[in-house]
Amino acid sequence: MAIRASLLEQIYTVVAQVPAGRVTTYGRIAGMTEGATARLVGTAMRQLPAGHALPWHRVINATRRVADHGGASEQQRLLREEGVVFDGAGRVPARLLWPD
DNA sequence: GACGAGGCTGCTA
DNA sequence: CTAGCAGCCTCGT
Repeated sequence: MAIRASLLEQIYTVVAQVPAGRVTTYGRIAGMTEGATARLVGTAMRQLPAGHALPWHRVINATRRVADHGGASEQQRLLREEGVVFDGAGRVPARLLWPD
């Protein structure tokens, strides 16, 4: 399951630029790359290498909720540690989306 | 070459 | 609010 290196590189670059305490969506990342799609970004996050230093937890879906996957609970925990807040519906305020 | 399956999205009902 | 559906890109069978 390897994504083309060129796309992986762009996805990594974009994700690495998300500031702490902010989040972005798969679709936004896909839009900042050339050829990637939201689906592909999700796949890229899924198969991250063990020693990665990527803030994958700052990537959420278009409904501003944490995607339903194996590490969802940990993802929310990490985000809250950075000061990201969740409303009653478990969603992140639009003002925390990056870029603005 | 076909098919199914993914941390998705936007539209329509 | 939920459900269904067609696009989207890549990989393993």
